Amino acid sequence: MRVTIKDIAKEAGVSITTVSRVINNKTEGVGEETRERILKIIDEKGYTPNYIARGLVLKKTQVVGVIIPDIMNPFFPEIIRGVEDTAAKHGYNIILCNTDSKWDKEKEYIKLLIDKYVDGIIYTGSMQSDRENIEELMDSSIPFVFLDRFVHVDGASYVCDDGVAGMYEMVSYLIEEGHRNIAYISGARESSTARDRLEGYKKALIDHGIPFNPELVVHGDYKMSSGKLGMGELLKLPYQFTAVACANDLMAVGALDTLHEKGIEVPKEISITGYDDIYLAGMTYPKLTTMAQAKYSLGVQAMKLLVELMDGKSTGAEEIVLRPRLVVRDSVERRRI
Amino acid sequence: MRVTIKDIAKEAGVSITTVSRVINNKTEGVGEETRERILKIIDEKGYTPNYIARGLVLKKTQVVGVIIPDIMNPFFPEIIRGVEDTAAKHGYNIILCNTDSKWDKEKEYIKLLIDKYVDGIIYTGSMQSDRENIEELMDSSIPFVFLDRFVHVDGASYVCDDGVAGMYEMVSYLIEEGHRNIAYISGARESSTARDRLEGYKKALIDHGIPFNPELVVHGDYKMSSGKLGMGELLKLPYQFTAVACANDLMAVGALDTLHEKGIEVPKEISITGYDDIYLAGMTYPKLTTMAQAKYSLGVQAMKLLVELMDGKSTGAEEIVLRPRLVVRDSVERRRI
DNA sequence: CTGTTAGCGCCTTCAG
DNA sequence: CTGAAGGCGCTAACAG
Repeated sequence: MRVTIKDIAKEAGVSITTVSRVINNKTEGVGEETRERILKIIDEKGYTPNYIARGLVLKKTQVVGVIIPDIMNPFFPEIIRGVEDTAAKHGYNIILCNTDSKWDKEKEYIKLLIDKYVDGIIYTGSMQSDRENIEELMDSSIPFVFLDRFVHVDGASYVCDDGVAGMYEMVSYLIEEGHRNIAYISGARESSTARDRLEGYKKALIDHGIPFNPELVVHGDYKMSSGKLGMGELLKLPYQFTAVACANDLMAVGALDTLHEKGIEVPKEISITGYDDIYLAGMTYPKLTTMAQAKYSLGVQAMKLLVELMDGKSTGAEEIVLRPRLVVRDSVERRRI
Repeated sequence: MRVTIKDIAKEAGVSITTVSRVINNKTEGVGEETRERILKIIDEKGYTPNYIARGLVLKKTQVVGVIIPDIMNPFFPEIIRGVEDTAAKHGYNIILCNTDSKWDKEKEYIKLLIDKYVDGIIYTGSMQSDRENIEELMDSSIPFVFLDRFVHVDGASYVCDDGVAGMYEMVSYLIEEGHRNIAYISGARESSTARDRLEGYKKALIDHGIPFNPELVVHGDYKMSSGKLGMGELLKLPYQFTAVACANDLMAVGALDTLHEKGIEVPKEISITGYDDIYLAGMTYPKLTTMAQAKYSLGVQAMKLLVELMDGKSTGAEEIVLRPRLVVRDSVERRRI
């Protein structure tokens, strides 16, 4: 059987109240000698308080829920690591929930987490995470922060990547390297991040005096296979292009694959760029030039924000937007104009 | 405020015991009408039981702890997904803990998890996870299973990959493809999986009448950089070889990188093989021929075993060893003998 | 079929 | 400086 506060109290010949006081460092209310005696016994018996019992009265479990689409998506492990490290630093554990971006799974997990009395929730929802889920969260009065999703909900905090600025920088780089005809493989239309990046692409073009040709953009779904297909489509177009910007690395890898198959040399004939800088971007051939999202940092910031909310130090409605960083590797070749 | 069992009882004009009975589907002990009336009120008020309170009396939290080295290691996400899916299916949530294989971090997490009353633990420890940690686990009387670690502890269950058989198959394949001089990039000497795979390599050689030459094996640490370095070392050797078997995919990618740099063609001049089949294995150039560990399944099996233990349906000491599967892609070329 | 009573382990007034 | 008593929300004998 586990040692409880009662055992310690009996052993020390005091009441559990007194023991409770020393456990919780209530500076006043306990004599120095008593305190030390109790501390010694606690140490000897290896007593540590039971979080469940404590949680019941304090309504605090030191656990937060983290809801994401899928940990197998290479974009998430680093984020989760950032969250976990930060959580641990502040005395929290994380419960991981994979939803595959399914609305009903999200709903179920949110309920469960609330019932399990988590102290807070980090939520990377599906694109159309229905109002219902969000309202459930708001109603629960449990602090939460959106991660990697730009969501306008009154009083809700979020942290995400600046996709517009990021893709703008990427495409501008391509232009500076002498490219004029730049195709684009986008993410799904419903995805807010995909929309942002597409916007960055257009903007960069226009700002540099290059007309935007909608036919040069094809839509994928952020998966490798769609990049592969997308590249195939582009190749059939009656347009010339010297570079293809992809909305994420996975699709860029797919594009690379198609190019390898067709015997088209990268970057000699066509330059390719990615976005995210998942670790595999440095392992392809050629290595991918891409925009590095501050993934770990994204997780850290989200958790920090959540801690503030849980501590009541922030009242919500904070917005943190992280700028990605250009990583130049080998998939882009300079063109003479 | 959250609705509690008390609210429901009052509303229904019954005692909380009765409500508790219907919540827990105690078939007997409640009249049909009463039951329905209560059910209706529960539904209306949206009541769901508080797991913390329940946990306190039942000593059951429906949460399990999962301790791994690092979720950023591409080997783990799929495993974790298998664990989580299976856990969810059985009504459990998982608390994720990253230890970086640090002995003290593991220790801390184990303590914490015990204090938080998790119902079970899945443990992928460091190679030399000291006896102390394991004893702490055993003493706690919390069910646990080792994952991806072959550990001989009386009464402990584990599930892992058959590294000996796996690498044996890989190297045999190479031999069948006509290779006779096969170098090897191994994992760290302390790692049990690395030892197993190395053994499989030797055994395959010997069984096919090829002498084992220790100078043809270099030791890495499972990371890409060490594969890159290892390949460099091998190239300096005064020996000929037509193939290099790597103890995992990451190192194989590193080896590939060195070969690209030196302008040595793969698989034309040198064939390369990996192990694990992390998702990036299908994205390199050329695509890696490798042994696919049943990662998702590893997670599923571990969790299933844990559930059995928690349900008291198994008394421990189960051992599950999963066979990996050969995945032939493009990094090996047939040789004429 | 239903209610009463007693905790689970801990924290927190309120007395002494 | 310390202890007694009550309660967090729920389950589990034990009585009616």
